Amino acid sequence: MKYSSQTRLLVAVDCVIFGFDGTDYKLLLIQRGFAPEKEKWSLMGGFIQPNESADEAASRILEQLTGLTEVYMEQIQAFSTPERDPIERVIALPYVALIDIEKYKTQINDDFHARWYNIKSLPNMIFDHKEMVELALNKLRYKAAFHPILFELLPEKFTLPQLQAMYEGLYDTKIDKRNFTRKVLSTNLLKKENEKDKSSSKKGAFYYSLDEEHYKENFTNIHNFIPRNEIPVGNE
Amino acid sequence: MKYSSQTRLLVAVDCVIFGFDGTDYKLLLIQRGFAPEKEKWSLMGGFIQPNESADEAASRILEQLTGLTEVYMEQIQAFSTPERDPIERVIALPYVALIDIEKYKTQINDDFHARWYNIKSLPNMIFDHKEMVELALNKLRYKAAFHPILFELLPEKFTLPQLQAMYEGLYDTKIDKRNFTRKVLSTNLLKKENEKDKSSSKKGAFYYSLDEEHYKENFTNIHNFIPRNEIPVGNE
DNA sequence: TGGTATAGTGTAAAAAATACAGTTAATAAT
DNA sequence: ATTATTAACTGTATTTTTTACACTATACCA
Repeated sequence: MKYSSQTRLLVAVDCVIFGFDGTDYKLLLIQRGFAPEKEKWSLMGGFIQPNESADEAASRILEQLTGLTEVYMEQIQAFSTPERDPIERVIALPYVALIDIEKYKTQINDDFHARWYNIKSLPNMIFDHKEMVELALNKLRYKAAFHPILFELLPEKFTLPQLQAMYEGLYDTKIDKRNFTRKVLSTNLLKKENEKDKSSSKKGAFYYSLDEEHYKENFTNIHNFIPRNEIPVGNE
Repeated sequence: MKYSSQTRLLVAVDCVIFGFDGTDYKLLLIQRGFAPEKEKWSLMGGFIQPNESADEAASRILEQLTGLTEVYMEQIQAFSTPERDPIERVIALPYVALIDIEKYKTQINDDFHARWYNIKSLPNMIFDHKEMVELALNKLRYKAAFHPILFELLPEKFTLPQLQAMYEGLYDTKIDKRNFTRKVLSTNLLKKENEKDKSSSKKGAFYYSLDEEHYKENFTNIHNFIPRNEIPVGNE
């Protein structure tokens, strides 16, 4: 028994993969290996296979490219206009992923000719991939203002100046150090380590790490990481 | 030229249609007319047709059932586990819709044996429709705390007590009248009318209406309609 | 005319957010 | 050894926002 009279469609997931290099946000793009728009830049994507869910497909595709698993990913809105892919109709389910750019370096898969692009100077991209990136960025900016998702981009140990730079990078703004520190520490998500990171100053900055227990419990809580007037007008 | 080797899948939209009757939130369900689970309760849904986007499909399906167009609708997360529909694999794109329950009454399509169910006592539903409803409710609770979406459920003219009842219903809580009024009016989204609604008290309550200009401009702004501790831990 | 039921209104206290600048620590240079 | 340098670190006063809380006003009805 089947829904026999109905039209079936291709369904793909596309991964909007962001990384942060300490100063700037980067987007991981690949060079499309086949026509149309061969060699133009594209999000890493792939069709959903018969035996997998969209989430599984997204993880699979992310792993193919980066070698990484257990990465923060979130589905964003489906793209479904009939003409979006000129070859054949494809419904796209985009996912945002945040990865620690350092971890990626060790596992890169060169088959795809991937490259990090600064989000401030993205190349032309195929189809509606640019829109997907905009949507993903918007969602990220909105969500990161209230939830500690950016912490996913950090290595195990990180400093408060690093964390602040991540927020400043995402919103392209300067944040007062004292106020930022106070807000972040008041969430109780962080544990102070005894060690210092000396790589960026003579004095050195203390390392912090996620207090895993509090982090998971309080992940969905509403925090306030950045000043109100920096939050983009968002709809998510 | 086609992506010939790939599997194509059915893609459906399902509409999670909420209404508010002045006291309670209701969900519009239909009795499924075909097997499996014939006559069990179901969200109104339908397959995406070759010539339409998911948004268009959702509008079409909503109109089929309710006769209503230009309704607030928003896509929520795709449901895609391979086994969710026992007949054949279907990717579902659920949409939340908010409709003015009074408007619906005049346009109801009886073909579908639709019924409003109080969200506090929902019947068993087919497949994963219950999960969709939970997700939709959660998203609604989260979003309505910051954005004036519930205003979509109101008739053209409404009173502050009515508006407050809508918020109290959604969060199942009591809100202080003075604080609520102050917050709502400070958004500048409302215009006070000279007329009163006498239907619910002897004194009568003044009507308000949306200040359309401010409403559209400020829709995406972040407001604060309900007390912090009533906002459900949400992730959207 | 008094009773009744809901609408409407203000203020003080607490909490949160903001604006703002000098001190500290470690290293490097002299 | 002293000094210079650079980024990390820290506190307070002010403003704004949020909360808690209770009495008066209005219109109808008996």
